[in-house]
Amino acid sequence: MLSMTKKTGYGLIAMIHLARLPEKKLASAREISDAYGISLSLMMNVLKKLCAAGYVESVRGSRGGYRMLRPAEEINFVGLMEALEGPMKLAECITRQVEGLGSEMACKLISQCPIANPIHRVNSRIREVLSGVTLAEIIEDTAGSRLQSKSQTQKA
Amino acid sequence: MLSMTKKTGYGLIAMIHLARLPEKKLASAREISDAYGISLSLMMNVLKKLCAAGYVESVRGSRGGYRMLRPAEEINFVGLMEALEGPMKLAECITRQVEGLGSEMACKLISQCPIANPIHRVNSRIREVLSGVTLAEIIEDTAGSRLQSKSQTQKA
DNA sequence: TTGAAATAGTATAAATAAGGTACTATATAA
DNA sequence: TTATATAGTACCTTATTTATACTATTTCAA
Repeated sequence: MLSMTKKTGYGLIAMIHLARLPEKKLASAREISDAYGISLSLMMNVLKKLCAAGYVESVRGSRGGYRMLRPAEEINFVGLMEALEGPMKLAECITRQVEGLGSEMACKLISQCPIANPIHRVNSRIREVLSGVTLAEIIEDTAGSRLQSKSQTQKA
Repeated sequence: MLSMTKKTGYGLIAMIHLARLPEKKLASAREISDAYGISLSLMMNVLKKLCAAGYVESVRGSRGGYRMLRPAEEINFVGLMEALEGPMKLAECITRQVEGLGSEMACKLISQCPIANPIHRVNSRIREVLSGVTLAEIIEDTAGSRLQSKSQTQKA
């Protein structure tokens, strides 16, 4: 309840890793998964989604991998999370509030449900908070502002 | 993901219903479940938890039911939610931050996990928001500040 | 004193979501 | 042409959520 899935956690780790790379440099799914002890398949799935959502760019083939497409300042928590888990909603009755434009909703119970309005408001407030948290801030906030990965030595 | 369970929804509805009753008046689980078309067993389970958590008081036996124990102004969203669903945590690595006293955590991966700190901060911010939402506010915000229940007519 | 209505406590089943793995296809560098 | 890498899915397992059921106890009232 009210928790993010591990996918988002893996996605954050991947994004942090990529954001720290020198400009234009690639990191492969294996590299990242090895560095933090995350299953390769999982990390691959996450990176595929991040790519599809336009957060990263992929280069296929040997020596391929992923690189960031946007600056960390322009990436926020809720966007990343939604790219990996689908639209965030506090309850079923909230669907199309993604644009933050107010009171659009698609709850079948709208005329009966006594808590639709308040739930909607709370949802908006949470979105506000999460959209204010940028990847850049998150990186600032990681221990020592430097990642301590299992093996910083990459085989390449 | 990042959503509350239906239990919380039912709990909110029950609390709103009870809060609207005249002082000292009781409402039974059946009354409430009938009024909003919620399964009786479910509503009973929710009310049992609310009672155990000290939000409401129960009177057993025929003509029994539940009544509020605290004013709606002193009840907040996150407290209610946690009474019904257990401690709120954005990720596994967050456990004892309930008191809002900062950086206590019990993550086994604390020395390795690169996102423990930022996740912790985001969790705190969400808690702040949710603890600022009172039941009184929620009631204010329900359509027309008056509940439109299926049957306002109670058989008692 | 008996029966109906209510809560208390717990157990369990069913449905849904999350977490994780595997497979086939395609691209690229050496 | 082979090894390495991503692309796209499909699938299985586990955990959580949702819902129901059962037994016991309490209380009012006929």
